[in-house]
Amino acid sequence: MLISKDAAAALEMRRSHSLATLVQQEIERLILDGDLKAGERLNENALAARLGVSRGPIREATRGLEKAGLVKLVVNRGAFVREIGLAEASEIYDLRALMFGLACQRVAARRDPGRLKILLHLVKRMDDVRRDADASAYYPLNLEFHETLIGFADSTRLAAIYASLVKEAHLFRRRALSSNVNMAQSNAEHRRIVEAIVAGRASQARKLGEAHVLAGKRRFLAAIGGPERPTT
Amino acid sequence: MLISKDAAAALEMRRSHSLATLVQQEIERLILDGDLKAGERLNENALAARLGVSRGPIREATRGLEKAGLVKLVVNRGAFVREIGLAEASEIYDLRALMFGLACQRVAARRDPGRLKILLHLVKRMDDVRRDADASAYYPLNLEFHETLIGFADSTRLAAIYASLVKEAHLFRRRALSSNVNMAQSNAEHRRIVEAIVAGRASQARKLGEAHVLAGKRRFLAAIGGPERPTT
DNA sequence: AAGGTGAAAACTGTTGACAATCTGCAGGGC
DNA sequence: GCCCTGCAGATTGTCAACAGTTTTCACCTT
Repeated sequence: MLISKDAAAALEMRRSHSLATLVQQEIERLILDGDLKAGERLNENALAARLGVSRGPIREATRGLEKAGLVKLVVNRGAFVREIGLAEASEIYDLRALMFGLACQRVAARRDPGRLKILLHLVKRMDDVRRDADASAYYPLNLEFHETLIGFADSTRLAAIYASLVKEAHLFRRRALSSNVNMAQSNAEHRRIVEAIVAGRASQARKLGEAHVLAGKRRFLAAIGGPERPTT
Repeated sequence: MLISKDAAAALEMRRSHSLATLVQQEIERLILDGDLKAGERLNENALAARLGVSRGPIREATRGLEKAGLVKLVVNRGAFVREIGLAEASEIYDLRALMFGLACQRVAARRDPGRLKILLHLVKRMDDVRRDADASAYYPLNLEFHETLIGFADSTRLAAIYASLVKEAHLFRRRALSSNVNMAQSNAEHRRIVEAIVAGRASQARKLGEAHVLAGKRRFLAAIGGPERPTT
């Protein structure tokens, strides 16, 4: 190896991510961590000083965040952190359900053996931590399962939209949604989805995938919205 | 009226659209009209000179176009007009079908009388021009019908994604797709969709809406792709 | 003649400064 | 006392210049 691994990583970082991209990721983190609260205005000068760059990259980053749905841009007034209400959160769940269902369908239509093995393995690992009632271990696995399946759909556009929706969903006022998932039921749904995929039943896989996300939506609404009627 | 209509329009233009937004629309037009060909690089200096602005707004505009999927950005090399292949075009149809289906479902679930009237009127107008075999009049009406229905779904995110997909689809190499639509069949599908909506049959409306776009996809593939097997 | 090398040109990334716009507040008119 | 007008501060929109990288091409080596 000609250069150290760290140096190579740093170079690769510089090669793929321009400064504006790094700034965007940082602001994204600030927003999702709650350091920048909903409705708050993003002061370009303050951010530039805080991140040690000029206002140019900050501006590019905020434009990117607008397209991602994290901030709202008002001409001559700047960028404001978006606040997502219950109705919008519900819509986002609906859209995510569509995307996930389509992904399941596409994966079932292709049925790549190596990929099926990976999905089965993920379900198995989730079953393991479920038996230990380890919710903190279940959450990242659950996330990985969904993202892996989306990736296996081999559609960059689908993956991009799905990622955008997931980010946007995190804007909802409270994100105490990871703790109270019913691991047993959730993973049972996972298993049925993967079984349908393995069997090549594409349209059933789609239905199950969609229903899985919509079930998550119902649990979410029940936990957060309280006395809310299902909108769909 | 205090000021002339033109002046009011100009002011409203300046109020809602910053220079970068106008530049983005102009570059968008250049791309979709084919003045900027697929794979071609966008020269910031040349565009700035051509549009009479500085490079700043050009850069912001290209970043916006990247998020819209019209160009691909490469660090230190610039922006390139994206070229869309058959597979991607097919994926975009699939996603559009999902969006349109969901929109139909939502409109059917709400059933606003005024809106239903507008949809029925559009179908009627399309039937009129269909009888005259006036394809050039049918195309914009067809577009208006779809956009109106999407708008009636009352989901900004859904509308945004749909608009983005439509724009992206226009990147496909040939867009001789407007001429050879089967107006009779297309509008028969429209009518069935609206009927399902009027009847409040939400899930049926969704199925019909989705099938309508997928039928368009099949016609498109048959006309363009030639001996292509259906991918889904 | 083919391939590699290095400098120059072209271009993008970034910065700091200037112009235009908005917000807040004080002062005057009704 | 309340509302409108106008100035001051702050902030965004735009621009032109500088720095770093990529590409091009002439030149040299083999």
